Amino acid sequence: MRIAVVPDGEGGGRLRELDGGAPVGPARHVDDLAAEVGRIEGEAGEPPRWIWAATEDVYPELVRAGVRVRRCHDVELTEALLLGHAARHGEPRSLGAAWARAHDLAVPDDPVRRSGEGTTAQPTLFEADRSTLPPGTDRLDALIEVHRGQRERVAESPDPARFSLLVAVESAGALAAVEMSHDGLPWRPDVHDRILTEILGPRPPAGQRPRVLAELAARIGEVVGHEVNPDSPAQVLRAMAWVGHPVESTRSWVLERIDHPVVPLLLRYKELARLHSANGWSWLETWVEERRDPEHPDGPRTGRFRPDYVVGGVVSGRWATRGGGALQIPKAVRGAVRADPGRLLIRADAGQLEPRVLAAVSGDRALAEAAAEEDLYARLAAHVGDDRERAKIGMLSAMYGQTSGDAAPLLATMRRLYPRALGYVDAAARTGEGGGIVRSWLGRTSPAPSDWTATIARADGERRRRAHGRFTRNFVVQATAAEWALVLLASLRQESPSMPEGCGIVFFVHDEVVLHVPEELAEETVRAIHRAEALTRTTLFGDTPVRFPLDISVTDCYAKT
DNA sequence: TTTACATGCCAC
DNA sequence: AAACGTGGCATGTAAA
Repeated sequence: MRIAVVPDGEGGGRLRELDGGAPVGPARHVDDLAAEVGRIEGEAGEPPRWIWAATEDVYPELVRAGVRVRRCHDVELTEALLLGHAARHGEPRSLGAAWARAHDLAVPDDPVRRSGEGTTAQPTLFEADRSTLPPGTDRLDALIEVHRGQRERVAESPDPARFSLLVAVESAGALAAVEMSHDGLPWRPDVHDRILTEILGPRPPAGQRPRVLAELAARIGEVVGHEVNPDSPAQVLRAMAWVGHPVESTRSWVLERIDHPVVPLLLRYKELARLHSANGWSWLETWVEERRDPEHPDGPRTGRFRPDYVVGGVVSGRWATRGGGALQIPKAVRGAVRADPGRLLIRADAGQLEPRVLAAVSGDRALAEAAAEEDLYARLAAHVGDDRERAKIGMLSAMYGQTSGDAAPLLATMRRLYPRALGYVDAAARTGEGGGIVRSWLGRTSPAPSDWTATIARADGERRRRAHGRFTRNFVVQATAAEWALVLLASLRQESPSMPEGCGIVFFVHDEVVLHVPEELAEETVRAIHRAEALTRTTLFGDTPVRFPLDISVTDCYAKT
């Protein structure tokens, strides 16, 4: 059963049941939308699929009201997938835009969503109309009409089964994203502060350098012979020339090659300055919401970091985030991620995901045989007769399109041993070099290069052609890996035991998920993760011999994994 | 003063 | 080992 739903902006909303794409029965209005959705979700039998304009606009309010849904169809995300498939990347994707296109009307721009929207604690009462429909349009009718059109477009795609799976898991990902932002990653501000103080010295007044950074800057000045601002690449360039070691840039890997006493000081400064500016005290104040656990009022201060995920925000289908840098939490501060009292963190990450994906999609028997192992690279090394590290470099080179360095002979060996796998990425690269588009396993489509004829006619045309070839080469693997992760998230939502408020999947980054669970549910949750992995593999690739082993750890602290 | 771009490093 | 794929973001610098 599908149910189209449109919030009214006052806590209520209108609903209408659908059979396939067509409405059955009348539209009806309810005063308390969350209560009604919760009631229907509680009914026995096949769960409904909720049809709505945008999960990130509709679902946060439901979650805040304590309601979770199992399935949805996100019209906006689906529209983006369909537009991409039709080589129309970047066109507006909102419900209103899709409706306008269907009616040959002027297509409105997409609304801009600011950082933090949808994750803030303040109820927004189903945020006013974000669908950009013209005034006077019946939003429910428009939603139903656009949804029906999308179903038809999916059915007309080259592989409707795969594309509709893509639509379903993209939508499930949107549900998971809202839930993760709501529950938040448990983050101890006191521990974070202790980590910073140990490394940088005590918190300085705003705008000043922490003690350790100030000392390093002073010593750099002494060694060079005059004051240098290590934060200024231009000053560092001049300083290096002044001490007799001119460099083309101040990148750390360039400086590392220079034998001069100022270099270790500069490298140390860069490392610590990065920590201070990106994840220091001001980050902590901005992004970690302090809270007291009502059940443990005398316990340690706890907090929550709530990433604001942008589902499908990367062309490859990976997620992006708005604000807070959730996808780049440095290892140095992961010790601040601590389970609440009585709870545990379960981290599951997919090892060597991309070469395994390549083995599965290409159908290369030799690579699949290696990918049936726990350590794919070790088996690869045995195949190519080299050490594990170099075998790994060779594989990554094939997927990233690296040609320089000593990867070339290794690549030749791999072309011979894994002809279908290498052929798969090589073909994608050739398509890209010709300005073409490629698709992931489920049909996510790479954006076509704009003004290709003009681009390749330019002086650096050849360089750009090859760069686009590297992009499409990587796209077919990275985008399919992102699909694997989406299916895993969807499977995990389905398989996980029900959790108390604040628990569940709390963090996701490319090939890794973190769950925050009551101690007594940890074992059951680990079993659910294994079921989800198996389900993911068969859903995507059927009876492939390729395995996707998950490294699962159960701890009280993210840094211990 | 604001804006746009360049630089550099973090993550996967 | 070298600088190759996807991003976010802070900071410095120059242009507007």
